[in-house]
Amino acid sequence: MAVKQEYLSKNQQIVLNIIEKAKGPLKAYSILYNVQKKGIKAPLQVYRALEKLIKIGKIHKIESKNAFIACNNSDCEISNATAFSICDNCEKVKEIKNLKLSKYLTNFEDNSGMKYKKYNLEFFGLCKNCKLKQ
Amino acid sequence: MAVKQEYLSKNQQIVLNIIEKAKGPLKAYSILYNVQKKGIKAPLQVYRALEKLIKIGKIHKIESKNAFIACNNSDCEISNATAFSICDNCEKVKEIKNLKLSKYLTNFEDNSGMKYKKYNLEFFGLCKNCKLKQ
DNA sequence: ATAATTAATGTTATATTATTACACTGTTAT
DNA sequence: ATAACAGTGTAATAATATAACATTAATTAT
Repeated sequence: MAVKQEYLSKNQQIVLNIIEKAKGPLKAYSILYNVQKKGIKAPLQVYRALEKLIKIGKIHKIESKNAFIACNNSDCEISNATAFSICDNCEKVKEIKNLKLSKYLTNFEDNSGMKYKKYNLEFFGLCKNCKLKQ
Repeated sequence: MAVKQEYLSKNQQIVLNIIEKAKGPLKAYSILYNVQKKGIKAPLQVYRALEKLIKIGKIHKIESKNAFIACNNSDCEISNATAFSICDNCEKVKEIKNLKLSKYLTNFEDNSGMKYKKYNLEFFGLCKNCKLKQ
């Protein structure tokens, strides 16, 4: 399987680095504050980098949180099939890697005659840790 | 099956009415502009109504669009299991009613030990109409 | 029936998230 | 070398959402 070679620009690399180092999803303005020492000064610089990184599948947006997380799944260069588990208590987010699930959803067809190119699934609940503490 | 009786307040009813009449999802501020003649003056009044309506399952939030749509599924009073199809071209949104899908996802467990209470799934593609036009 | 509790309201201000517009730079392809 | 494209920098502003506070209405418990 050929891996598409992607060149990252300076800003894109800076933004990717901080997202990859983070333990969880980061918000755009939190990224901004954290990269100001690296010369990125304006929201738009961050948003432009995010847009590109999403497009090439290096990161994903957690829609319910308006936050961005590094892709943890070598399969999704294309980023067209994403699933996450989100803890309602500690807010921990994990990308779900499950071949059965992704096959099921990728091949899903309903009666609308629409063939889907992309999906995003967000599961909510309590993670193992938080379940014990309750 | 007992149906939970839900009393809606004035503002909640106003907001629900406009969402139910709409052909597609509405944004919060578009709702606001449309209900100002009914006495709702501030964003917060809209957001509070939306919050309640979501909680009781009368409407859903389309996370990828920050927009709100009436529930089209008598099964989801609880609103804990939602799936939508979204056309990338005309932006039409439809709630997916598919018992197999909802069973599959409600019972889904990955290896994290997390049992999910809620999910939201958004599919993207071209609807029948837009596919023909391309 | 009334006190306590909970849910909803109204209003102002402000926080947070994201985009438009415009001028410019560097790289790639012909 | 020039057109096409992707990226940059900057300022301004649009769009989305919440905090804080004072008040009123509805529900529940005793």
